[in-house]
Amino acid sequence: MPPTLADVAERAGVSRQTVSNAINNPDLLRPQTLERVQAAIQELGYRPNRAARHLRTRASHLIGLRLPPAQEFTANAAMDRFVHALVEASREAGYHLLLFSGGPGKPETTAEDLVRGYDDLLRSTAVDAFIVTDTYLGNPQTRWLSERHAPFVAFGRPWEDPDETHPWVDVDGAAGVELATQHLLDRGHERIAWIGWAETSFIGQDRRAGWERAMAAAGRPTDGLAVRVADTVDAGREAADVLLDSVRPSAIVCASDTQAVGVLHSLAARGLHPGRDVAVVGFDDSQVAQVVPGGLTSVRQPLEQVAIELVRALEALLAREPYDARGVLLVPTLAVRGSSG
Amino acid sequence: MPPTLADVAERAGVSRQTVSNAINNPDLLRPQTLERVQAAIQELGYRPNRAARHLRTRASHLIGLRLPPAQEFTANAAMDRFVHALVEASREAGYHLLLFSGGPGKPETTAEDLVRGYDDLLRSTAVDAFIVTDTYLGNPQTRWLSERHAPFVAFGRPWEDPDETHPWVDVDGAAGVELATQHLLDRGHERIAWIGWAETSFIGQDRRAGWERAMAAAGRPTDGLAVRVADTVDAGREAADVLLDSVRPSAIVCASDTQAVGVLHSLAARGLHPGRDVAVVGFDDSQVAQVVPGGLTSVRQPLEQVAIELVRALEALLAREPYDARGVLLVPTLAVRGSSG
DNA sequence: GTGAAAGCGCTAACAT
DNA sequence: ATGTTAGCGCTTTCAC
Repeated sequence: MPPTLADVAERAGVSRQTVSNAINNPDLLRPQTLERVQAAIQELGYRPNRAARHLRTRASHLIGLRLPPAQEFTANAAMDRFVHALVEASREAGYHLLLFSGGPGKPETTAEDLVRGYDDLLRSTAVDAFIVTDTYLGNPQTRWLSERHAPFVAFGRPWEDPDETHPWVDVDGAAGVELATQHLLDRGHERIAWIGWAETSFIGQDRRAGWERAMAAAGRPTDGLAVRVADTVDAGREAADVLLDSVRPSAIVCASDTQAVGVLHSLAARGLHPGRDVAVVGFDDSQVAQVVPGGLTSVRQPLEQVAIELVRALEALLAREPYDARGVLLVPTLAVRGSSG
Repeated sequence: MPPTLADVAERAGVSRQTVSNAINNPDLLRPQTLERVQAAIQELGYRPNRAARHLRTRASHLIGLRLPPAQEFTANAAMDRFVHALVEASREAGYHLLLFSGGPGKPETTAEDLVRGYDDLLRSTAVDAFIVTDTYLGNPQTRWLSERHAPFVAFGRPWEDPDETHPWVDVDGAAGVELATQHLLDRGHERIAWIGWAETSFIGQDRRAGWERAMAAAGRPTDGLAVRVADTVDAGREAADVLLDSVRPSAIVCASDTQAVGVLHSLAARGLHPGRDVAVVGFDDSQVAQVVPGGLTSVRQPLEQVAIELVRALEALLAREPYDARGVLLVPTLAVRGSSG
């Protein structure tokens, strides 16, 4: 049974309140007393009981994070790195991460299932705030949380609803793809194709805009060079097949590593060599991009920085500090590997 | 501000304790009263305050999990799938996962750093128990927790110390590799090489034993066919180079997908075709194995089942139920892809 | 079957 | 600068 405030107080020869002050308002104590109390804390290995502190202060020092199901048969592995970065950033701010999942195990059925995890934690005052990760099209999480005045910050811009007033942190996908496209232009490529997602995807449109921007700046036409397909390996492969059989690009930029891997499949089937015959660039710097034979050049999101900014925003939010920067946009980098030369 | 027991009691026209009973001991109430209370709970959207309940019952319904740093430039991605499986399994048992990290950010320096996260959570009674994931050589976590009588279950056998009495769940790596080797034997391979880890790794030795077992059962010699190297892509590539230049195996089984990808590198550099010229099998069924062009045959750990068993053991432990099965050993499966024919 | 009283460990407000 | 009092929301005796 861990020691309590009373145990420390007795040992130090002071009252419980003085021990509490020694922890939360050390400047209130006379140095001599403070030292004595700290010695007692040290000797007993005392740590404040979190439940009691939580009950009293109404702060759990817990941040809720919904963990979306791990996607297999894709190269979308950003979550792993992100969660770890978040654990680190939270720890430095004195917070822990509380994980929960969406609906009843299987695929996210209704919007209610998706929101149930948030609702439970909110009503039971289990967490101080949430970090929301999927802000893409049709996701009701942010609006639902806003309506309920639940404290949260989002990884991802409020694409659908620019009037949303919650703090957010995002990565500038357009800038990342522009970087990738410029990299290919610099290497002498002229016909650079784009494989992206459906038009309804804001993130997909954003990333595509980077390609368009770089191509326009270089005075290169883009007609027939863009395809919109699903975010799967097979879709990427099929899209590459179509492009290679028609417009014959010398380089292909993709909205994701998953699609880029599909392109690698297509090249392999044709006996073409990535980087030598056709350059390929992906997005997310997944483990797959890092270790696939030859290496896949990819846009890397600064997830560690994203985590730090998210926690910073959260601290400001919970402290009700004026947080002027409503949104923070971070710039990705490019990890250059064999697939681009 | 969420409603409290008192609010529900007032609305239902009963006392607070009756509401508490309605939640925790429904059979104590007369059906009519119970119904009225439940209606009030429903109408108010009442959820017990977790901090208060925790303080009173000394049960946080939180499970602590240390998240080891995500390894980049490897194919070791089992953690992602495992954490998600654990969140699901915990949820069904009424628990949430609390994430923490090891030392002060950077590489795990001392053993004390590693243990500090556990210590903090334990002393502050933040979690009811831990799930420990790295039980490999030289890891002090389990012994430290045992000494402190901290409730925990381990994913991984107590290799070093078979006298350890904590519950554990593990995957039979030897059986998995045996499965893989048998699969290759069935396809007509005779010279099947092994690329594994250092002799000091219990897990590595276990997996290797599966290869030895299958080879012995088939009456195949193994001389010169085994290599011990680090768990990196480069080490796997170099080991494959050595093997292909010497004993010329027709198939290579690896202790990890990371090493197996290294083998793929070696084959690619030699213009050899995985599966046609040389068969390759990895371990972990990582995203890399799943999407790499051609596909990498790999041993797949039943992580969802592992998570379920871990939580089951934890429940028994916390309920002080007699949990006779000290350890549970689960059998992996083989995901067959192009690299093995 | 239901209600009254006590207390988990802590901190905020006040008194000294 | 330190001690006293009260109460956060819940469950656990123990009366009735």
